[in-house]
Amino acid sequence: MRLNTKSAFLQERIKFEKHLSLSGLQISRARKIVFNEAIRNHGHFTSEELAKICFNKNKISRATVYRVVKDLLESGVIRETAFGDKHHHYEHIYDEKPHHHAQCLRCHEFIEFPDMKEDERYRPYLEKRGFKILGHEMHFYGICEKCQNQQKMK
Amino acid sequence: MRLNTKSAFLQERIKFEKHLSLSGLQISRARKIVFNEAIRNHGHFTSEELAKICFNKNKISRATVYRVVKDLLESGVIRETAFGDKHHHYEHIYDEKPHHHAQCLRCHEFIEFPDMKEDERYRPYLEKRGFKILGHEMHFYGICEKCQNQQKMK
DNA sequence: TCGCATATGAGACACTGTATCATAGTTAAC
DNA sequence: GTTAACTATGATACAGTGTCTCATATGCGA
Ligand SMILES: [Zn+2]
Ligand SMILES: [Zn+2]
Ligand SMILES: [Zn+2]
Ligand SMILES: [Zn+2]
Repeated sequence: MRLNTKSAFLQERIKFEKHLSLSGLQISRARKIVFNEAIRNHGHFTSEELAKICFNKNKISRATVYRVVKDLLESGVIRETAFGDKHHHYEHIYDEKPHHHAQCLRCHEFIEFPDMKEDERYRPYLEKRGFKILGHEMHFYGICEKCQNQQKMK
Repeated sequence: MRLNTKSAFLQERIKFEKHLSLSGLQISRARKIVFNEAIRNHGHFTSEELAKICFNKNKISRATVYRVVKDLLESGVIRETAFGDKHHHYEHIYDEKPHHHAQCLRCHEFIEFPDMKEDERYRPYLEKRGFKILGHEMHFYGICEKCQNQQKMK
C-alpha cells in the first residue's frame, strides 16, 4: 500500500532527528544508516532482518540496530505491527497509506486492509488517562484462506 | 473488567471440546487441566506463567502447555493480546467484557479500555478475502503517564 | 484386549532481545 | 587544538521463549 510523496521522506528525517534531540541523543553515523535502511525497506521487516542488512552493508552491529529500532519506534518513523509470531515486525510510516493488519494464527501471514477512520473515538479515553498516543492498529486474528483449505485436505 | 455469568463457563468448555473434536484431537487429561487453569486465571497471563502453574500443580510439562495454548487460541477460548513485549500475553474470553488494550512502548504496561462496537465495518473486507475471523483487538501504542514523568525527571 | 494413532515429557535447541563493558567517537570548554 | 566529559558503539555473553525430537505413555476403536 504505497503512496508516493517525495517530501515525506524529509519530514520523516526531521521527525527522527527532532526526537533524538529532545531525548538528548546524538545524530550519529549509525543512527543515520539504520534510519535510511529502515526507510529504504518497503514492506514489513524484523529487527533481525534490518540488522543483517546494516551489518553486511555498513558493519553496524546487531546490538546497535536493536537500539536504534527503539528510537525509530518512539519517534513515530516506524510502527510495530503483528502479533502471534515470535518476531516483532515493523514498517515505516513514510510512503504508506494508513492500514491495518489481520493475521493468521497458524502461518502468521498478513492481510492488509485500509483504514476507515472509525477509531478516533477511542482516543479521548486514553488521553484522559495520561496516555500519549503515538499510533494505533486494528488487529484481527483468525485463520487465513490457505490454512483453512489445508485443514480440509487433512 | 469482569462480568459474572456462570453458564458462560460451560459454554467455553463446550467451545473448546468442539474445536478439539473438529480438529481430530483428543480430550485428554492434560488438555482439560490446562483449560481449567487458563479459565481460573483472571487477567492476562503468559504461556510461561501458565506452564509453571500447571507443572507445580499437576506435573504437566512446559511443552504440552505451550501446545495447548495454541488450541485454546484457535478455539477462541483465549485471545492473544499485547505486542512490543517479548512475551505473548493471553486472556480468556469467559467472564470478561469486550475491551481493547493500549500499551506503553517503554514499560510495556497496559491500559484497558471498553469496546465501542465501531470495528464491525472492517469485517466484510476480510471475509471477502476468505479470512475466518476469530477475534479482533485495537492496539494503541504510545508512552504511558508514568514513563512520561520519568523522562521529565531525567 | 490388542494394535494403532495420538499425546506427553524431558531435554536439547535455535533464536531473540538485553546487558555488560571496554573502546571509539562527539561535543564543548578552555 | 587539546583536553575532559559524555555518549555511542561493538563484541561479546546471557537469559528467556518458543520449538523440536524422540522415546514412552495414553487413549481409542476394532
Ligand atoms: Zn494461515
Ligand atoms: Zn502493513
Ligand atoms: Zn510506560
Ligand atoms: Zn485485557
